[in-house]
Amino acid sequence: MSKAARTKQFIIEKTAPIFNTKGYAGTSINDLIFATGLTKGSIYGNFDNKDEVALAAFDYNFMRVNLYIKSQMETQSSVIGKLLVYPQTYRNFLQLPFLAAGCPITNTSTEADDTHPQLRSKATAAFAYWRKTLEFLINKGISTGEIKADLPVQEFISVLTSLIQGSFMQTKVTGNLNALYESMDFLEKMIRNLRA
Amino acid sequence: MSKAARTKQFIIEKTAPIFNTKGYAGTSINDLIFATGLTKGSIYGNFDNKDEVALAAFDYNFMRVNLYIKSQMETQSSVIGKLLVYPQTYRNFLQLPFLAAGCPITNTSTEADDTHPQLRSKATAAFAYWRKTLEFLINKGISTGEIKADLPVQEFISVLTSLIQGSFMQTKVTGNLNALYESMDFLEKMIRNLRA
DNA sequence: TAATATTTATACCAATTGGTATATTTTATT
DNA sequence: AATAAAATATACCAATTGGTATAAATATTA
Repeated sequence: MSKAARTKQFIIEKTAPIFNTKGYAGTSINDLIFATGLTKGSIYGNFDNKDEVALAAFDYNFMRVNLYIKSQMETQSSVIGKLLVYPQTYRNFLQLPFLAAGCPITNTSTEADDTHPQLRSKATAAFAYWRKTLEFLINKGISTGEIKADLPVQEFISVLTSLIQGSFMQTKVTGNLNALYESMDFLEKMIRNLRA
Repeated sequence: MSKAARTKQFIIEKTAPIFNTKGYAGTSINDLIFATGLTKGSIYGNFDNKDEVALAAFDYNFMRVNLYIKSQMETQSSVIGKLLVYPQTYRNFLQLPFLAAGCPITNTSTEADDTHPQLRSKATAAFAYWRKTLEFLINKGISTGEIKADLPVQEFISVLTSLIQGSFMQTKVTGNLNALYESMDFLEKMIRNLRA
């Protein structure tokens, strides 16, 4: 790994939380300078422009959430156990540094309107990946007989996602965790109810 | 109504959709000038600064959603009928000009971080009002025997809200309405299931 | 150690931001 | 029609935005 590659990685890691907190448009070059301790010249020596840093930071943020969920799922053998990782993860989101400022997909998609099409399409792709992962998992559970065969898979995925994203937002508005806990309680009951 | 009061109202009505679309920080004075067709002098003659326009616009946006839901509820006599107004309203949000750009509370709360405390507290208050309305309605249904007495009211409100907010966001990321329809289908079933 | 790659420091750029000032013209109100 | 209120046009302000240029200093790699 060359010096340049290391610095590039360093910039991404240091700025990714800022982008997720302040938004991708709301983060200025000066924020990047402050977060990294580097100079403008060094940042522009490693990235063409601010947008490239933002896009790389989004990828990094999304990857971290994904890796965490994947690793937690590996501790579970049953499909229902793996699905329960979602409510259990988001329930404790404040303890997870890459989620504390909010889900990167959620944050990006609410912000990235038509002013930032590249970022928007990244969020769309990440979201499609999220749904595919769930679909694959549930279908596996159905084929092995663990999960009810008559489950409306797409509706279930939509509801699960709405519960996570919506409750996340509620914690942000109210400043307390009640709605998150209540929504995750409900989601856990739903998941346990999937058993054939 | 004086000329000044009329212009003030005109500015609010014309700029409220812009604030809801581009965000309260992302809307510039030039956007306000363009949206109203007025000049900077006229806007600053009626408002002290941009923040005051933003706050008034939020109030206006929230009021419009509220008035619409209230008027739809008046066409329903049963509590369950009134509750069904929520999914039915959000299902067709694209046809409702004040909702097409997204729910003002959702949009504001995701954006208004610590950089805009006044707007944030407006969103918090609006959200508390939203929950209170639901709580009052459901408790009324319980006391008249229309709704199951053992319903966990707070959890139900959290889930209903998550489903609306979360599915809204999904439509924004994916660009299609599937997740919204599926989540609202589910919510309608939940509401019909409340019957004692 | 020498050649190369990377970072720094400093200065600069044009465009945009929110906001102010003021004289003049246009509207309302009485 | 006269007075007062409101809106316009124009110019200006300091601060911040993203971005560029470059010479000098510092690391890294062969």
